[in-house]
Amino acid sequence: MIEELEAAIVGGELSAGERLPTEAELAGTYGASRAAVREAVQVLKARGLVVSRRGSGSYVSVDAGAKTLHESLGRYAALRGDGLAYIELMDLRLMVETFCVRRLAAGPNDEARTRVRECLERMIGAGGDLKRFGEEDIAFHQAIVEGAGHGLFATIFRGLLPGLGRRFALLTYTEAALTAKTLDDHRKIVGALDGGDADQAEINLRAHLAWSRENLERVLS
Amino acid sequence: MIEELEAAIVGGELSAGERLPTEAELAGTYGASRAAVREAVQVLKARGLVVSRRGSGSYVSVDAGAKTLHESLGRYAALRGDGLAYIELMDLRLMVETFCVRRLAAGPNDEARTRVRECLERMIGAGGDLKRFGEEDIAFHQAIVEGAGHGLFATIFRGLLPGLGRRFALLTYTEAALTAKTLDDHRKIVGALDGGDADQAEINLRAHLAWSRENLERVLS
DNA sequence: TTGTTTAAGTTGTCAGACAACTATTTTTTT
DNA sequence: AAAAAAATAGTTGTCTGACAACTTAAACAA
Repeated sequence: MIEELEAAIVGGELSAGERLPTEAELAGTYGASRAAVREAVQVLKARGLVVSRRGSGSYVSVDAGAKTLHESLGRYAALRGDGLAYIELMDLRLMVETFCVRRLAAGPNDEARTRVRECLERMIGAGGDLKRFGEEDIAFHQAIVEGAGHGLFATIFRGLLPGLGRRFALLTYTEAALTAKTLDDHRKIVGALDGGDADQAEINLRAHLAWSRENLERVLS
Repeated sequence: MIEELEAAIVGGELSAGERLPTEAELAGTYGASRAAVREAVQVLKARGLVVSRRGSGSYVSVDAGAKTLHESLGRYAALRGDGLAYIELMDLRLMVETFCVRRLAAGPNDEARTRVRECLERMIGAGGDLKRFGEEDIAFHQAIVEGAGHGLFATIFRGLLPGLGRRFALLTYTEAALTAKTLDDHRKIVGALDGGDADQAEINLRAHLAWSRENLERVLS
């Protein structure tokens, strides 16, 4: 039953936002009890394919699937249990970001580059407020990824954020020297972006994240 | 209830393989009916955190989480609906594989390199059997990824396989010239691997996948 | 000791009922 | 006639009780 319903959704037979048959109807269709139908629908909800509204019905999710993808990425490190998992997530982040910064530097999207620059300015404006500084730091990196216009990588990055950002932002910004270097690194990245130099943008971002990764490894060891 | 149980699992309070309380006990603990408990457990099963055995009980999954990660990757393209999603998955694949081939070439794992070589030999042995050739082609790439010893990337790659491999293997091997080039590309990759030349291995693999990506774009347009 | 049977325990499923809420239709009021 | 209110039917969320299918461990027999 689960597979049939999923196939109908994935195959486009039931399009986004459309209402599913009622639980009673599904029970009749599949010759099962309502309890069994509910458990099946519960699985589809857990997979991010369906949302239910009490009193109204169950509907095909509009952003079907994306939710579970980054939810499972977010769980990945915690489930693995070992610190190595965080390093691996950092590898993925580095790959995604370098790809996106290249595309952003080479592409025609001036608006997105402006958003990145604004994040940098807000970081400077944050001054000694470490919490805000950390948030703007994350926003800076996210602006790069979102600006590249790559749906999958944007989804992956959103899944990485809670696992990496929240977890280590506070650790890495406890010293003033670290914030200074972070700002400097970001300035260099923006410089390369403004110049449209994809190679240099990648080099600068890679160096920044490699340094960030070293901090991470140091903390974990 | 779902969050409490998930927290207990993710937090290590319930370790892998351990048995959960029975549904009746959980119902008592949370003051809910057995039906409600079952729906909650169903969600945990869908998230890959729990497996149930009829007559025995429900247990914390041993490979908790990995399943849902590559399941959601597998669904990604189909849910997006547009052909662009496949291109994006190909981007991810290229990143993962180039990373892994570098690590495999530079690392000490002779055993893994031998497995890759064996895959190449089986491809040669497949001769005109296009189905077997395609399977061995996938096995070749998987051997590279698995050999790199990167848990996250291996998981991601396993999620990519059904979406990309099965979908396009048949299309790209219909002509003899394509199989010849594929074999030649793979030979070059193995050569670089044997020589321990990470740079060259990456270049060769990147060229191979870029060509493969062009075929994909040609098919999709 | 070894194999079989029995018993208790657990998940999977069903049926029926009611509460909480939504959406529509009907009625009442202005 | 228009707007507000109330009644009505429909749907999901939850509870209760029961039974089937299966597992596990204990009791028993050879």
